[in-house]
Amino acid sequence: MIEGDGHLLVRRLTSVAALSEAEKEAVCRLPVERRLVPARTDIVKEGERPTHCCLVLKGFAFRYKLTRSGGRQILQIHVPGDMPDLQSLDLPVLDHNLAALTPTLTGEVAHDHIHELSRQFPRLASVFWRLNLIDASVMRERVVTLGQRPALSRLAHFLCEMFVRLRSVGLTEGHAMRLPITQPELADALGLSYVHVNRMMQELRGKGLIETGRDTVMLPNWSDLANLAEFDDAYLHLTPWERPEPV
Amino acid sequence: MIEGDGHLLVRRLTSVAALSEAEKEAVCRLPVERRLVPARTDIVKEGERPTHCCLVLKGFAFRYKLTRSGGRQILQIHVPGDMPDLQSLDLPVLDHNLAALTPTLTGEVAHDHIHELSRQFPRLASVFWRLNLIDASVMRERVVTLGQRPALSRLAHFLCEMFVRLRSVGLTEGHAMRLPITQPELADALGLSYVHVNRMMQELRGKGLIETGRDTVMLPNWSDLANLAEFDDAYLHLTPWERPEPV
DNA sequence: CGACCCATTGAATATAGTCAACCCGGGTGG
DNA sequence: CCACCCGGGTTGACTATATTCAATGGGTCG
Repeated sequence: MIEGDGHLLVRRLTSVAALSEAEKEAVCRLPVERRLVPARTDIVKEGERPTHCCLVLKGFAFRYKLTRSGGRQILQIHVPGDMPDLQSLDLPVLDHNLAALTPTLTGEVAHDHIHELSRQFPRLASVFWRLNLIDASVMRERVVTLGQRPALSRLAHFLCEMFVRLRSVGLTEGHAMRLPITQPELADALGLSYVHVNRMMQELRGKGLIETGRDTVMLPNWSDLANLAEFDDAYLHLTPWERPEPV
Repeated sequence: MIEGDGHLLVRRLTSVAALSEAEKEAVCRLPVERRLVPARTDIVKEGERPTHCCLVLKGFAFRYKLTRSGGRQILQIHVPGDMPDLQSLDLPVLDHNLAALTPTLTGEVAHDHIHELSRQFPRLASVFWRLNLIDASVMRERVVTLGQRPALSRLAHFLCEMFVRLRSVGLTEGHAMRLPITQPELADALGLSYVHVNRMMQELRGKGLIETGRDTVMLPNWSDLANLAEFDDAYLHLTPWERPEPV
């Protein structure tokens, strides 16, 4: 059962599709098993065949793949409300790892329960599908970013994306967001060296496009930042009512 | 109705899941409208809401996104048997473009027909889902390639992937495959300049890892090439019986 | 034949990576 | 309480990888 936090999943689902009251209640009644995962700890690993999906309730998680030559590519940062391994419902064997970035409270939801829910509420099934497809869309945009954009734009784009995603689940305050990620981790997400990430951060700060604090980032000049990043949130497929005008 | 070529879709489907005879026949009876698309022509564009899915029957297609600064990122090359915009079934508005790479024979399949088929054969529905999820998996691997691998490995990885995918639908002959893609196009797929792609091709040729002809590529030394590329086909999620030993 | 696109080459340049330090703050153990 | 350690952020100098620019040759197609 998801109380309180349950609204977060509902919030995430309604950010991509409209739900009826009955559907919202059914989602909140979903049985979840809470688990507190320490920072920098794997939640599920490549090659495993999970029987549960992981719902992020509190904290940040991330998915990554390792290369033989010792590299690590961070595929996606996950925020509360996300279900990072939703795909395991229909693609049994995991092709990447999921880990906690910060100490993270997860809710494990049994595949069976989701299937049951989907049977009762076919429209919910399609919302879950939609989440999977949006994840794929985000990955495509990531490909564009890594393939076509220079370092500074990559960083800017990442920050824009995180801000919009966090805002869509109500986790921003004005221009500020909590983003507890280190520069080495950012480097693995952006396909850059951490030294270079450091320099790009300084450049963004120098241009007045970001202000950073301990674990927080402020975007005081959204339009210039979004412009530099060539950011357009269409690929996040948010419903219009969850896309407030840029602050 | 798909005759002849229809086997290609069946072939693709069985490459990722087992099908019953009834299911195979139902797939072959799917009504498709054939269309011949000239090379370098858009099939569906970003922002559109297609009512049909595109099945590649003959030739090669590709999906791409343009950036404001004039860049083009090719997301994926599609081979016969692929359904590049399958996602439009549940994510109505397209977030990227689909075009023909060569003159391409496509089969348009109405969304309604696929939905009907999925209703009659629920297991087929999950196979179509699986295709979507595999596409997402491929995109993740693309992120790893662009983020972590140097130019030479990127090219090698791309060639390995194309070879395995073509082989899984029976479109290779020994170590050879037809791959009608120009170096500028390769550059847009790999996030490199075409000049550099040219140099990397020469380097692969010099090492004896590839031999190129007009529109064809031979991989005479699979193990060294796969090693250089750090290629592991797990992310393609092929069923074991469709993964012949590397030649 | 001429236009155009692709493949190829060389030289100059730019972007990003590597190496090697240093500082700082938080946490640990004495 | 303090010394120490460790990891993250920062800096400078050097290197490497990849891009840009510019030019050439070969095919194909009107």
